Amino acid sequence: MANAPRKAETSIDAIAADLVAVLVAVTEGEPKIMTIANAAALPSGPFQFGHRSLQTGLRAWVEAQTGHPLGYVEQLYTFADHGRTGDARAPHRISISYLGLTREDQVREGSEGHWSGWYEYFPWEDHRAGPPALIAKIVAPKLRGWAKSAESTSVQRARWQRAAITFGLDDRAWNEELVLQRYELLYEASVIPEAVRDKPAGEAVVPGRSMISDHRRILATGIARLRAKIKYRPVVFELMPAEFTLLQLQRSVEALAGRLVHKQNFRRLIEQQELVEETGAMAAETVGRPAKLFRFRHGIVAERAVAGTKLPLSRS
Amino acid sequence: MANAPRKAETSIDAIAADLVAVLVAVTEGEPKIMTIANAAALPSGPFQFGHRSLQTGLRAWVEAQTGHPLGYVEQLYTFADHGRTGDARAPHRISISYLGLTREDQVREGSEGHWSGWYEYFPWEDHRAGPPALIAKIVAPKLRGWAKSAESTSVQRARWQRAAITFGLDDRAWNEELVLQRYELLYEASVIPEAVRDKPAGEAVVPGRSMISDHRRILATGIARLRAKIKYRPVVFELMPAEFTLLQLQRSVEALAGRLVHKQNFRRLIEQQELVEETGAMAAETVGRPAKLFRFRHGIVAERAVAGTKLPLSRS
DNA sequence: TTCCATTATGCTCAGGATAAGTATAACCTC
DNA sequence: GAGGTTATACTTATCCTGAGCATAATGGAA
Repeated sequence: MANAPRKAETSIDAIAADLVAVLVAVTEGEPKIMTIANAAALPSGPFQFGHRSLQTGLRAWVEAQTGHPLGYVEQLYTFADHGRTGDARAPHRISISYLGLTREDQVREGSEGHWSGWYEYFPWEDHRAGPPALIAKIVAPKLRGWAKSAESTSVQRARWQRAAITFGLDDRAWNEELVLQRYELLYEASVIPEAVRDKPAGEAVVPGRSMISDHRRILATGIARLRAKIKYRPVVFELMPAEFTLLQLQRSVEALAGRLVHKQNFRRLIEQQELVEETGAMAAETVGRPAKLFRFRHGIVAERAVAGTKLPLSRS
Repeated sequence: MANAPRKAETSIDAIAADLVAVLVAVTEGEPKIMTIANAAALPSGPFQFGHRSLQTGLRAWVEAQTGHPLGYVEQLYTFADHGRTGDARAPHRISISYLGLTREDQVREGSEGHWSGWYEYFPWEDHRAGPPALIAKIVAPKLRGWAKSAESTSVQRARWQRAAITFGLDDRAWNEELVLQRYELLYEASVIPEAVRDKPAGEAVVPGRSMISDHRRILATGIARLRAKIKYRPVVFELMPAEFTLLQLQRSVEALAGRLVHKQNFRRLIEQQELVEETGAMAAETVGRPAKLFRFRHGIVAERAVAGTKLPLSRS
């Protein structure tokens, strides 16, 4: 390949780009994602001439398909779905994915949009009530089988080590951020429908709703990013109503992280960081002692140098 | 906009995609980036039909243009350079950027590639010898002027607050990760050449070499990502030779972070994390007491659950 | 009314991690 | 052997974190 010009003059290598949205909300302690096509796809559409930017294109598609306006948005990842779709000779099509955070509001009637619980797609990711039974009962045995099916013993060991690390087996700690790694592992082990869609062999056995194309993979990317981000950026508040109790805030964090946190320590961290302020009002219609209502201090983000939200999600 | 089909059948919205590489090396305590076109551009080229994936396309371009093979690679960001280039009606062109880490080796003779120190492009980012004089002498006054030029006093205050936070003015702490925010701020304030390239007004005054198109912005993104990542992932070792002393390792980290770290604490952290092991040999040809040579323990990455590298870069 | 379940909130305490400094060792050049 | 330079071992004070105890409000059941 000779020294090529830095920019192709008028590129003959035209491709198509899709914009895909992982739109997240948390309602009553359950994380939801916006889906279309009977909960089998994420909102998405091609990047078109008319779009002034990638984000405006994305917003247009999401609003058209779901009737839901897009609030906070950040880019996730760009990939050419290729080996995945199989047709190696087809013109290139790349997907540019985004993570969006909102509140679950009224979805326009008659629209295709639908909020789905994200743990329907990843039942092994919810550890709020301890490790889900299906990990020990289904996932681990299947991964053990996959490891054993390798030729050499060194590959067998490497496979099982990888499985144990990502799924917290053999007394290893569960790491809630490895969402994508776990999905990729299940894909490679051919124990989810997406993996056997192309290759005819194998049988999908691990429970969990799948999606078209790469969408469940994109969703895994979004969840992983969000679980990592809530630990050092105050993004949870994008998912909260204007006023909330500290327990509601905690439940939202736990819903996203898929694990429980120590209540008193959680409150201490939130309060000492001055991320919230009391509204003066109290929560109504609750069981137990009424809680103070808080609101997010938007000012703090500007005041501090990119305020870090610490959450007690490090160890344990 | 009616409910559109989820995937355009055969998209008429063809676009072109460029692959851009921020290829980093550290030599003798100085961070370098691979450049072409007389150090005014990053290696890049269009994503073509022949490329099997985005990464293979990138590797092909970098090797063709610089003769340097690509090692560790991770995706940075995808954007449509648009408002930036001005031609709002031109067909869409998106850039997909990557961060690559290697060692500075022999660049093939006659190739266009050249290693440039990255602080030539961002002289305000090197705080290893304290805050650079040009911040107080040039950057701060210019940003003050930009803030004052706003209409309302509230905007004036907001502008100056932003400047103070990103550049650590008014006794605020310097945050080395805000590389992109600082660049964006200088761009908005029209005090760098890129900003006045389109708009004829203004005069570029802040020192620092600029690049074609969005390339300096992409470089800022890469530096920011790397500065963030060395704190929690063992990526520094991608930049080190097979054997190194702890001081060399420290100097590399400091070069990337643009700030000094406490020597004894640095060693303690590195050693207690078992990221390195002694080779048994000692460093030759040095001043002072000879240091032990270490090598990176590749095994540790697999052993631990995505081993976190802690570095003493948090406070201070 | 009392007791209990439930949630809110204040406080303590031990262990670990971190920043920063002191002290000593090993090598070189002059 | 004095002085510069780097390596390496300890010490200390502080802060952070995880974990638990205790008490305060509230509503409903006994």
